[in-house]
Amino acid sequence: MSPKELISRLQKAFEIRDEEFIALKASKTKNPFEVLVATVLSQNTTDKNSFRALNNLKKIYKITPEALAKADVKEIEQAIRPAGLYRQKARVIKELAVNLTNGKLNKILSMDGESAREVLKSLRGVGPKTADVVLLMTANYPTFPVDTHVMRVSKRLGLVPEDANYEEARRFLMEFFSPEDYLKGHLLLIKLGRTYCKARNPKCESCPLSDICPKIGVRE
DNA sequence: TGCCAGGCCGGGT
DNA sequence: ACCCGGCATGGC
Repeated sequence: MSPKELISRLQKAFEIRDEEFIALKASKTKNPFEVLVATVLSQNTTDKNSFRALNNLKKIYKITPEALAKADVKEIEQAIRPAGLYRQKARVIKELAVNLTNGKLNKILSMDGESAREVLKSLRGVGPKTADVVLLMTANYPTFPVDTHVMRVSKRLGLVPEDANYEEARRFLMEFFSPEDYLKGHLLLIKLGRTYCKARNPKCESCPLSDICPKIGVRE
């Protein structure tokens, strides 16, 4: 199945309009630091819990490097507890804030894509997935973040080899989809993973891609 | 009720 | 270059 067809089928199945993707990206682009903080909070955490944590944090501090650089780590910890891993994340957020004052993040994001990616990954608490989300959402660099859902779903669908690691999976997905579809592809695969293609008890019977999924045995 | 959630790090091989 | 334990709350 072609990448375009895959996307249009998923988009239809989940009833998402193009404008929603556009609006989402527009809403993120203007505040990269907030995207970074939100993405750190989302690490290995459900979106509900990470939103709670971010909202708690917003009640106490402006989500800017300047405000959080002066913040008390203990206060950050208490605010973001619902996200789990909260001591690590609080320390990471504080350190990111300290290191990214004076518009440093915007400077990083204005570099060429791969350089920006490497610099982001060199920051504590920022791995490939977080770097890719920030780049995809806030920079003009089409990359394909691979989270746990994307990895699982891509392997089951046969878009990515079973034994692929992060970088390999990213490569395969970047080759399969065209750059203007990375955002859609990323979000739609996550949606598919959360809704049908779950780690446990996947709902293959009602899955919109069951007819083309090798895992369910109906062949290509 | 144990397992998973939009990971990452540090240490060990 | 991989592999693994640790980190931690909340939901099903």
